[in-house]
Amino acid sequence: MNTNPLSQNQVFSHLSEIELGKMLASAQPRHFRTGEWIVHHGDVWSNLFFIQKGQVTAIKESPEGRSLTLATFGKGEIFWGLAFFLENAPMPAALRVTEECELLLWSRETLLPLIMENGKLSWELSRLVIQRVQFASEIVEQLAFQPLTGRIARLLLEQFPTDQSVVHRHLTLDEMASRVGTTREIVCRILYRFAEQGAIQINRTEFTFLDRNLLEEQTHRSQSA
Amino acid sequence: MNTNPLSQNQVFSHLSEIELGKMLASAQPRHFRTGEWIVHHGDVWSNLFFIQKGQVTAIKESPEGRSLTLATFGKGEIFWGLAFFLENAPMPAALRVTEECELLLWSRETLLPLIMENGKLSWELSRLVIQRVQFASEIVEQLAFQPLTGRIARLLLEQFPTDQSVVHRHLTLDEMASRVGTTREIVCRILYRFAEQGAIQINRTEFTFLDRNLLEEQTHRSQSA
DNA sequence: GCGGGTCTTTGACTTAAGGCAAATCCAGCG
DNA sequence: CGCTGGATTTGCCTTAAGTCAAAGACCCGC
Repeated sequence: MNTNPLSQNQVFSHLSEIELGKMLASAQPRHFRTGEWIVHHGDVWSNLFFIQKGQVTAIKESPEGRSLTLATFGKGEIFWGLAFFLENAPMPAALRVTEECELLLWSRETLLPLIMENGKLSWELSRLVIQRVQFASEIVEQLAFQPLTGRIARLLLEQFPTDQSVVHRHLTLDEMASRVGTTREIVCRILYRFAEQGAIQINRTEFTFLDRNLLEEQTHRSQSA
Repeated sequence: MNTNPLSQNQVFSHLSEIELGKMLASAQPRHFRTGEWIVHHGDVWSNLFFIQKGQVTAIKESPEGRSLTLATFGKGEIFWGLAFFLENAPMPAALRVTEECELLLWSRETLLPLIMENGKLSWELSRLVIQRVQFASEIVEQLAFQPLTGRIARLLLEQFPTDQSVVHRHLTLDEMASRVGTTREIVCRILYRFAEQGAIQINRTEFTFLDRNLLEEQTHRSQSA
């Protein structure tokens, strides 16, 4: 009973039990069902939250209805609206609940005083933000330099980090497409191209990984090569 | 003589004259010539710097030699190596001096204590980082959703925010290409397509803007439209 | 005024990616 | 069982983007 759930995140890891208790007490618990939107693209939203349970996905959407899945956050992770830091800054992406969630949420007004008087806390927050920058940077790199083939190969390797070679396709083509920024048809075709090359076998519901190295190679190949 | 140059940046704006003086005293002045690299892509670099004079450009490079210009920073702005925040984090982009520079530079070891004991300073730094995130987010959005035509139209509007319609082409095709993530040939063709549409006139050294609205339109058009 | 180097422009061609529509498959359900 | 709705797969076609090579145009220094 003396382990505060917040302590599992690096940002809070240096706070004392007492401070953690205060943090916890000042948080608003929030519940969301799968599929709900926590906040939409473009909204000004100045909260910061901690995920106690469940999963949240950050999605960018174009006015024309294409979407790009940027990241998913799970238990123990922290996220925020940009307006938490920068008044009037709109959300660069929407947040959608992809697994029923329990959140702990703080408004800017509640949390700011605590941060202000605690250089360490503030610093850890900076570090977390920088990690997200690092992540964003990879996305830029891939969009700019890697052809779709490489991005999809990478997605396969990441999403199915498996020992057994036969795995259930837990992502639909649309979901995969959104993660690499294209359409379901293209994903489907590229998957079958991998199959022709002998990297995987495909059926409607399963993948069989035959040669992960072939996929690795694809991720190193770049645009003009 | 009582205006410290550092005070022009938001991050330092709340420090007292005395604190500013300390900051200034602990900084290493550095000089760079145009074309020099401050740091290369992938290096672990844990400094933070303030630009007193000149211009620095952040460039991402693919192993195959393509490059993407992300941002340029000028007088009064601050930038850093990721390792300033996160030990061992490599530079996500290279920094190249595009205009002879005078920098004030702090190592992580020098600056960290000052930040740690000053929640406000740390907080302002977070805010700055978040601004950069916002910027990065736009880049992602454009790469993911906007066709080249739109990105180039936007570049024209931003780079030549002019009253007079005739302007000198101060960017080479290669430079423009790097900013939108393509090749010089493609940029050239798209420029001439704009010319055909009557948005601009082109000659080897100048652009004449005839109809900026036509360019605006391009920036709203998106991938699948 | 000439020659080399850099930058721009253009043509011909290739490849990647996307759009649309139809066919197919499968799970769940009455 | 057969139907329905969502997901997958495939064919056919269009467009965007990129590559390679060559031809001009311009600047600079000698």
